[in-house]
Amino acid sequence: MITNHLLLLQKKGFRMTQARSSILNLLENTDHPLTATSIHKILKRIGVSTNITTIYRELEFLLEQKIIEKIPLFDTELHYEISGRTHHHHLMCTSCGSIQNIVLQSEKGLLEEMHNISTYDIRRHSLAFFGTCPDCT
Amino acid sequence: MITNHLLLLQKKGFRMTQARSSILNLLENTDHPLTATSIHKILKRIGVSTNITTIYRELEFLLEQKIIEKIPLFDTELHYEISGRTHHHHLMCTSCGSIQNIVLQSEKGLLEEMHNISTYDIRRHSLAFFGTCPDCT
DNA sequence: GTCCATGCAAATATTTTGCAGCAGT
DNA sequence: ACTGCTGCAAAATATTTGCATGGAC
Repeated sequence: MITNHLLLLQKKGFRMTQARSSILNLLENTDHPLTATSIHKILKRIGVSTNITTIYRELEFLLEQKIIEKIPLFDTELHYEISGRTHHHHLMCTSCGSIQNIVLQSEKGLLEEMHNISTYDIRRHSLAFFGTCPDCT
Repeated sequence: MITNHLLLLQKKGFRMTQARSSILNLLENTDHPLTATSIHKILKRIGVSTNITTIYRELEFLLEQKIIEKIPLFDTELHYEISGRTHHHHLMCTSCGSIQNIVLQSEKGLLEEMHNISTYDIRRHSLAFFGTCPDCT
């Protein structure tokens, strides 16, 4: 499947390779953040043999291109997801490790307050909730 | 310096060692999260020779005892800080890597909304802002 | 003396880098 | 053919574990 992101990259002179398109395709069709390892495993399962090094390199490349974003959660491993989606946050089950995206309406006041009290040039924020999911209770 | 945390641990039958008291003391007197490596370096600088393994083990121990908390930021390394402080969040400079604690008044609505839309048993949340600090601008 | 805590070495996990060869354009 | 991309191996970094010794009580 050829996505807009892929076409954009191609227009910029980058190549459309199997690794790139399958990693991008996977991230685009997944509704929660993935780690390098999980991407590797999923691709292997669906028959795409890609070296883990390539995954790391591709993730770094996609980060540079601002096509994906890094999500820090409570593991050592970093998670990644497609950027430019509806602004959202994360909800992680501390028992099974599953992660869910959530959209909140009420964060406006928070951002305003933040801009009022800080002299930083704030570019982004991350918000995550942790608890136990219904299945693990 | 002998802190309340240390006395509490002692009461529970754990020992008051130099590594434990200096790590605890450092975390208690630092107003931003630290990594295992940074703790190691600071202790070395002030003349406390402690193996990095001990630091990791002590951090794990203090986590179990709920005396400290794990803070996930955008690095690979995990940060830690004393728990039970005034509820606060973090502001990180993406240029120099410095981290500042911040207290916000306006997050109540956010938490209410979260509890309304989710069936998870939510126990905690983390909120971090990223941008450029005045010194790095 | 007991048993928790520590150091050292080594294992494991995560991420990065060098280099030669492969492949998209 | 050009040059970006990939695989493999190895390095670098972060974290964990085994075991014998040391130290707090």
